[in-house]
Amino acid sequence: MNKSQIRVRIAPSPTGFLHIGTGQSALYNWLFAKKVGGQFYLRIEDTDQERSTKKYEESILEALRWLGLDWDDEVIRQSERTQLYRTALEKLLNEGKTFYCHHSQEELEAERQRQEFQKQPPRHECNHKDLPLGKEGGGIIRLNVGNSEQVVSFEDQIKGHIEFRAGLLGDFSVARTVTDPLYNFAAVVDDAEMEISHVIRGEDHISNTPKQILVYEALGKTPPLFAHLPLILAPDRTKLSKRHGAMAVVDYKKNYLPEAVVNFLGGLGYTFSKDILSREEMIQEFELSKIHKSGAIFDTKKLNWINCQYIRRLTPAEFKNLTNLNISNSAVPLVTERLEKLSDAQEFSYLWSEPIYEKELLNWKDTEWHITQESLKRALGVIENWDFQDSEILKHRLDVVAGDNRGMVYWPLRVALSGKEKSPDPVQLVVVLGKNEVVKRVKKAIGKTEFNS
RNA sequence: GGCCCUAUCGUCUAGUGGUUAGGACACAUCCUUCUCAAGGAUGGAACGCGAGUUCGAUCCUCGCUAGGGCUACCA
Repeated sequence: MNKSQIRVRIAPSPTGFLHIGTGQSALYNWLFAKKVGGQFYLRIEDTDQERSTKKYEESILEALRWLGLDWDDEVIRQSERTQLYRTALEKLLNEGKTFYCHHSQEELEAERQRQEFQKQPPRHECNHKDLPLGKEGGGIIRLNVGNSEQVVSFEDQIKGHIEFRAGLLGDFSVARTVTDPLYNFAAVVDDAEMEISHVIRGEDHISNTPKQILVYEALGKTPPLFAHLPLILAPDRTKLSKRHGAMAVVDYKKNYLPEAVVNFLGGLGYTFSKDILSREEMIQEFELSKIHKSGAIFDTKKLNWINCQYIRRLTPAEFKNLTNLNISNSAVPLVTERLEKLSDAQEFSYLWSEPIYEKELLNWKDTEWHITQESLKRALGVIENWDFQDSEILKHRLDVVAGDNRGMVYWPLRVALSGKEKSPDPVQLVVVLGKNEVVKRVKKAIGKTEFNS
């Protein structure tokens, strides 16, 4: 196959937000397309009119853009291609490859229960395919598979050889009416029409694959190559679902950088040469056949760590833009070096507004208040006499004042400036806050009384 | 129940017919230190079980077990 003929797609249905697993599928499709110079399409599978909404469609596009996974050409919507399915369906109907099934839901249900009881594979083998095409009489359209002995097989690009007995599938459904196709039919018609070369999707679709191959055959088309991705698992090793918390890509927007999410998702099913790497580096290293075969647990701790790595690389401008915080450029590294999640930046509010804290916090260990006050006064003296140029000099002078009991000076100074038990080095805070603010805060700390906090 | 997929530290994984089974995240301890973060050092931690092939199996084959997915007039 010519490289330029490689065409892949991501085909989400707008019945919910972009699932994190679909995001990963999108990433691998995208990486593959970029690597081989192929095309990556976005197809919205909105054949289920009951559940599909425009709102979800928009959120899916937004999530994909946020991840930086740009698609080629216009978005394709199944709801706009009804004629395509109709033509294909009428052809198969005329050829007797599909037929209207007149069994009622109750009959099908009874059949299924009987099969389970008799330990038989669940499927519907229709026995009145000969009835006249009763469009009015209702009934769903099924592919005529019957009790075929045919073995349907394919070489999965990730899992290897997989085969099923066609007879196990029965006469499966392909459409409600000629203008209302079901997933397994619409997807095949589209993939064929779009000349998709590789279908790369989650392994929950493995069992759909033989059905789809049968549809390709009925249509007289050559199936594409299939590659089934392992699922992303919840900590309990089951498929990630709502009860496990955040499962939509947009859920990560608030706290995570898209680069971190992409990096994490990429690394969950593939081993790259390093933990932190750009999309471009991922493209360079990517090979479809090296995708892992087994599912990986979604490890939030690892995601957080990756996020940390990216947050630290943010420039002050990028950081301020992302968080909408108005802090000085020099203060940004103090925050980013300590941040796991973007929204945690609020904990550093003392960098842009005066802290509120209890007087007791100023005391280093069990030091008495008047000693603390004395330390603060001496620190204040040092600061007022410093020229705000070389922080090494400030540090040195404070060290001198502190002697061998540095906590005595640094702890109260740090609390006076940050109002917190934990914060960056007070010398850095002095530099970042500026003389006026520092003097103001230290004086306020010195003047603290029990009732004035 | 049926069909299908999977199997190395807690997690993500590297790896080879002979290795002290390697790395990362997480965890613990120590160093640094006014606190936090970062950084450095150290440590605990894995080849699911049983046969077979072989001089030798974590690695190859088979079986078992376990986990997972699918089993719609959803996608």
